[in-house]
Amino acid sequence: MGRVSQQQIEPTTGCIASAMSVLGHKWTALILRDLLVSPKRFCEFEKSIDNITPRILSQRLSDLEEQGIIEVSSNGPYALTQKGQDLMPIIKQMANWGSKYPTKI
Amino acid sequence: MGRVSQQQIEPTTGCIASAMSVLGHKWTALILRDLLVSPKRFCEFEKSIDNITPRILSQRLSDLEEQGIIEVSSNGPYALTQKGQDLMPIIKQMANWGSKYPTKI
DNA sequence: CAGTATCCTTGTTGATACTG
DNA sequence: CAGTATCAACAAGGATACTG
Repeated sequence: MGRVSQQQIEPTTGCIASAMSVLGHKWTALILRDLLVSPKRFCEFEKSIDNITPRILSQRLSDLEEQGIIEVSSNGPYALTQKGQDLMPIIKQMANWGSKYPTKI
Repeated sequence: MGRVSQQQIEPTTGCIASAMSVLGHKWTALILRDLLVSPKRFCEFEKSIDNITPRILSQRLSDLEEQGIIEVSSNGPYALTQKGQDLMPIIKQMANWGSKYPTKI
């Protein structure tokens, strides 16, 4: 049932859901954007991401670590794993689309 | 301040936020996936997207129409606009990543 | 510096029933 | 078929204060 092309886009419903479970939080894309440049410490995120509260930042960082997107040395900075780096094409496409169709506020 | 490459990825913070304001809802990616195949009617979504309630479906459809992602003829089916079709690369990248790193449930 | 603890507000979703 | 109305439940986010 259903067209084949649909299967090609989303073989199992979970694929997109999987990406969304990582990217579907308010500040995650911004955190990842920072990490694509270089590893960062807690206070560096606080400086570069305006208006994020320590509670939320901590929450996002924990989630991302649990999901294997980032890793942190004993008390070192946070860095992307390979899995995290592989998110880059998505982020770039989103930035692409977003700059073509900015939300007018 | 900051590295140049960061600017290249996300020139203005709003770019990614813009994409997320469209894709950041639970069922949106699935609705769009269906529309990438061909225009669909309300009941067709209800059949192909398991467990979505009419209220949520209606809400998503309205949002997407307001955002100019989809359009609907007088009482015809819903179809993607150009703006909506331009989301395809994002969806494909998400599906890509998601199939490489499926969420184990 | 690097977070954690509380508490509160809101957005989003879900269930169910109903209408033109 | 194509939705809307109502209400309840929950998750996410925000504000603020505090600690090792």
